[in-house]
Amino acid sequence: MRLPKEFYQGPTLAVAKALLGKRLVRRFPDGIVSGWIVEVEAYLWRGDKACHANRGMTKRNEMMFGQPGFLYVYAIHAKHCMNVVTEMEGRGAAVLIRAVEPIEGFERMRHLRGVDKHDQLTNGPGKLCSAFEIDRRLNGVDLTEHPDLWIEEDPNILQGHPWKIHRSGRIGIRMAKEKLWRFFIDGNRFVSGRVSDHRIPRQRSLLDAIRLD
DNA sequence: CACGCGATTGCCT
DNA sequence: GGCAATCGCGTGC
Repeated sequence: MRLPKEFYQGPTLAVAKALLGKRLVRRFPDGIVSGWIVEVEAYLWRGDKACHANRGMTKRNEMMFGQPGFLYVYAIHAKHCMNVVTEMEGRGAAVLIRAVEPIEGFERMRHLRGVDKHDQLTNGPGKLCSAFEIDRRLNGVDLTEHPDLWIEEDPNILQGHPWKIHRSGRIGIRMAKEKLWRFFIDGNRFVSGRVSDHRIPRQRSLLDAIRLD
């Protein structure tokens, strides 16, 4: 149940929150890697000094101005970050995927990341791109059509949200730190950031939440 | 064409 | 909590 283009056409803040609990899927010739999205940040097309699109189109950010549901991948500090374009073509708004909870493909993730600790596989924007082998080659692909990369509704999670969404300032930026446009599943083990940034300990997983249902 | 930095990560104290 | 590594891109000369 891949998310359709209409899903991404909503207001960026609403799309950001709605992406929590959705399933990011990457297909390889010999297997699948997937994970539930547990942390995102919204970057708005107007009034957002931290948004890459804020100063107009450049070679780096041109995909941000593409159609909703397209992927915007860029490199920062020699690592990759993945965003999904929102709203409408020409605007330059997107949601950064900051963390996922691994579902399938643990062994491949460990190999691609070069680490063994399960909690460290996908708890950050650069880490999850490594674990899913997402790099600039995928910049500009259509997540609503691409055969090997998409975001889908998880039927196990569809009935109500068995978790609490928390919001905070965005991480790692200089500009517009006061905007509370980071959203994450409260207490999830795979959310990024330092212990002191969190209201409650990160010890739960979505797997637990689903079992409770 | 040189320079500086960042929506990061991992190692150090 | 601090800080260095790392590199593609934006900016300005």
